[in-house]
Amino acid sequence: MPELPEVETIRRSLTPLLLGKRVEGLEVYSPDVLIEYGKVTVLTGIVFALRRRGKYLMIDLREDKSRPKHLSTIMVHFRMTGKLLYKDHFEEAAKHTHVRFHLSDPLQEMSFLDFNDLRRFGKVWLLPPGEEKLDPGFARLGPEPLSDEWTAADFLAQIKRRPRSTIKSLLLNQEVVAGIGNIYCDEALFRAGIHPARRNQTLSEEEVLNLQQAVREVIADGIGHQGTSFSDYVDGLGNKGHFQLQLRVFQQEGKKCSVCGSEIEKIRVGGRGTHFCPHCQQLGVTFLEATKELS
DNA sequence: GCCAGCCTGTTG
DNA sequence: CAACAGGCTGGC
Repeated sequence: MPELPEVETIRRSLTPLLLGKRVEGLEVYSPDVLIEYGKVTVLTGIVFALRRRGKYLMIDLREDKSRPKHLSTIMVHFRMTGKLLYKDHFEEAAKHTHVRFHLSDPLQEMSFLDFNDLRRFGKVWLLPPGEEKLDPGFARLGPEPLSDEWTAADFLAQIKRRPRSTIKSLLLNQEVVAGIGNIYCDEALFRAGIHPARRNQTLSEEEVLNLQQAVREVIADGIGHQGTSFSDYVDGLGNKGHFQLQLRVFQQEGKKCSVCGSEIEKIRVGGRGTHFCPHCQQLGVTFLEATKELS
């Protein structure tokens, strides 16, 4: 399930392979996976940049060097099981490959970029330049967690705006901060010592600031370890990440907490599987709230 | 604000 | 064979 660190790893792995290559066209095996906005009828052009925003990856195309006009953008969201795989020689499209881009290079034989997605939740968009926001999900994205735009004041305001929702649901909301999924959410809450089912209004300012720092650290660590491959995530060359070795709570239920030795538990919060240490992450509801929950 | 549903392979 | 996995949308 590519989250921000996995998409960033895919971006970094594909960049040296794709820059300067010409996209000659595409084959679409599953039309429902491809979304076209605006007038991108003929998709050709030279790759000049790969960008990431939240969990979205963008591949920017321009015309040739003599005509440096930005032509269009290929945008991808991997959702649960999406993969973008580079092939330096022809091979039959694998099962669950929904879109294949044909790439050419004057010094090399034909190569391919396959969008493969077992569960078909992912999407590929063909967009005019600068029109990522045509996708409503992209348009609503909050700040990048590692950027200066995600300020303490901004995070505190978002917390205040949703007093009764749980902190877990808030962190997973892409409008609050972009790119966090279930893995890094649970890991950040553990590092901050905050129970995932805590109501936002019960968090102190200090806890909120600690949590923001924990999110930044866990996202940066995830990128540093080339993402998490506990099931089927791989980068653009099929390489696995290593962050699964650093996980403290995610999918660690029944194991001992690395800090206190208690057994890690798995519960459901907001309909999502949620992992935490019952000793390091206490609910700590106020008396007032506890009475409300009982009535 | 919650959660079913999308989809398919894996697990119990 | 049903339950489960998780990101996001949309219907309540």
